[in-house]
Amino acid sequence: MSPTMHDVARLAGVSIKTVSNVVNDYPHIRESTRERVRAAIAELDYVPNKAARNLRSGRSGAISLVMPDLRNPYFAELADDVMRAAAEHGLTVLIEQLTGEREQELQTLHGLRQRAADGVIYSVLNLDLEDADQIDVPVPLVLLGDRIFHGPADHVTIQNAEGAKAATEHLLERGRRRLLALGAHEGEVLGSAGLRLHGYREALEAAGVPFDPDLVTHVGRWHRVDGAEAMREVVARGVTFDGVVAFNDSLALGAMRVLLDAGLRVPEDVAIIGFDDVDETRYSQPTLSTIDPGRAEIARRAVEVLVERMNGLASPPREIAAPFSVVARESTATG
Amino acid sequence: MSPTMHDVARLAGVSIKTVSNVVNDYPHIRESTRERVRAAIAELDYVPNKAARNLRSGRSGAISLVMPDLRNPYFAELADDVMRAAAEHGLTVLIEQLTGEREQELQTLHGLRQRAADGVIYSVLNLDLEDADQIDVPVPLVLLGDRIFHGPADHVTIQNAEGAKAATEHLLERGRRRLLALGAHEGEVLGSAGLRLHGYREALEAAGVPFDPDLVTHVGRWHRVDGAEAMREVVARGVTFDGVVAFNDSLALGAMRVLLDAGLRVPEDVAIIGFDDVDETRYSQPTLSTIDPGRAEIARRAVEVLVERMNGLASPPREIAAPFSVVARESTATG
DNA sequence: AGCTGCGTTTACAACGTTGTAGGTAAACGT
DNA sequence: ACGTTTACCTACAACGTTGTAAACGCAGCT
Repeated sequence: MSPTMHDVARLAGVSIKTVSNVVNDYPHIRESTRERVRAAIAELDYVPNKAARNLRSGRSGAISLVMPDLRNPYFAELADDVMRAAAEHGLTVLIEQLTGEREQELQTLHGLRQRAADGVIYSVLNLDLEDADQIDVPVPLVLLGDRIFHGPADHVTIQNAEGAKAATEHLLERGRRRLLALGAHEGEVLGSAGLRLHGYREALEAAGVPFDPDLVTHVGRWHRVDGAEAMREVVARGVTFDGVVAFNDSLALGAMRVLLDAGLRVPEDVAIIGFDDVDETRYSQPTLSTIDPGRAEIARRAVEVLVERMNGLASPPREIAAPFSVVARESTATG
Repeated sequence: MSPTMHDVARLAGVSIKTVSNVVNDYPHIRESTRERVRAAIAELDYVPNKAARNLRSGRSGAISLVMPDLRNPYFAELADDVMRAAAEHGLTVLIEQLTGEREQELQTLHGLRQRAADGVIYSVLNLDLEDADQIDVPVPLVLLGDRIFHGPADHVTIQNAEGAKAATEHLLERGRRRLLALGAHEGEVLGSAGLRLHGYREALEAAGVPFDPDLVTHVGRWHRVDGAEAMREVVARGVTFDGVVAFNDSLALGAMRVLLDAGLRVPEDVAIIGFDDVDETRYSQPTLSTIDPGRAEIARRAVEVLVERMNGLASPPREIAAPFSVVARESTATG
């Protein structure tokens, strides 16, 4: 059995509360006492019991990070960023994956109610408004990702529309006019897909390039296979285009593979730009231009805001937009 | 404040212990009582307090997964596998990353002593023997990855040497004779790099192909950049080879990029095989042959073994080797 | 000498749950 | 009819910590 505060107290010849005070850096302790207790702690190799501390203080020192899929490099990198940011506040991160199955999803959300975490960072992929009400957790909540109008909680958002617009402009500036929008979701308006499509259309409009519905390709998910499949279908259909605005990097990488297979050159015949700036875009062949959505900054701010709420800050929900930037690489280089 | 068992008990008109019994599916409860309690739980929306339960029972329902780096797709996928396996046992997973800094590493290991988790799965990348003693946690421990001779704990191992040998044989069978070993670590014997190099040499020897030290390339880490850099250096040196045994997929993908840039065709001029079977190998251009180290199986067994230990099983440490297989794709296809 | 205030330490009671031991009533065996 | 088992339920204590309130000794002041 591990030693407890009682053991330390007995060895140091003080009360158990004094040990507690030393452990928690209570200021008014005589230096000699503090040292005696420290010595006893070291001798017994005492470590405070988390469960007891949690029970008594009502805090667990952990936050939940709810996200769709760790296999998706974007989310894996985001998880890493969040964990690093959390560590700076002395917090542990519990990662919860949403597999997309309704049943499992509700169970996860219910699990959040078990007070296992002091706060929740919820990275939504496709959250429609009715679901937003479902997120009724008894702890502070920060949303991450797509913008929701008048969300019920703090929200650190990716600038989806603005980023996609910048991506599209990037191609337009390089003289491309027939731009494929890769990764739309049928009928979606508020999710990443809807917003990025919106940014794409805005850029076209601003440049006076007519919008062609034939150039919008719909996909199921945003994995590499989906990008590859969609591109295969487009090529088979005989649609002509000289640029691709992919709604994320995986789609872009999958599509690029198919383009190259089909004998098209990137960027000479088709320029292509992704979205997310995952690590891999730096190593693909050719390297992939993309939008850096400010992922590390997003994680940092999200944890910051969450910690503020956990410390009792009461103010109207804030919406924080992370800065994004265009990363130009080979896939959109000019001859 | 959340409702407690007391509130439920009062509402249902039973003792608090009876509520506890209902919650924990104790068999001897009258059906009518059980239903009354259930109704009260539903009405109050009662959820058991984890911290209290942990304190009383001494179990947290969580296990720690210690691993080097979530940005590395192999480990991200492994983490996902472990989380899924753990979920089947009703366990939560706390992911701890080792950044490679000595200071942080020791702090992490010390953190494990805080009894936050009921067990630890430790995925070692480069664990030398003196470090092995450091892992002195008060909970069951399962090691994952490289084989350590006479390790102090259960160990689910990747068949490093055997896998690398199979990879090498795969190339030899296709008539390749000048095989580059990509990813060795200077002087290492027991880690993944050492074992995979050993497997490579065994295969050569078995086939009667002389070993050429010039064909062994050393790298720092196993990221894509390292593979690219090493390959650039090899090409610049003018070494000739017709096959590459990369010690992991990232190295292979980085190296392949450089080969293609240098005007070499894969697999016609150079066949290349990786190790790990990360998702990406299915989408690279060309698709990458690799060794599937049985990652999902590793995760499943590791959790299984850990749960057994957590349930008090006392027996000598076991060593379990996961089955591996060669996955043949385009990068080693025969003309 | 007595009062006040400060720094330091302590006793005690919680936090919400579960294990133990025991108690009551009905069912059973003789 | 009487002990004995069985099914069901309960009281109480404990897990290891921290918040509260109070006590202690000692200085400085009247």
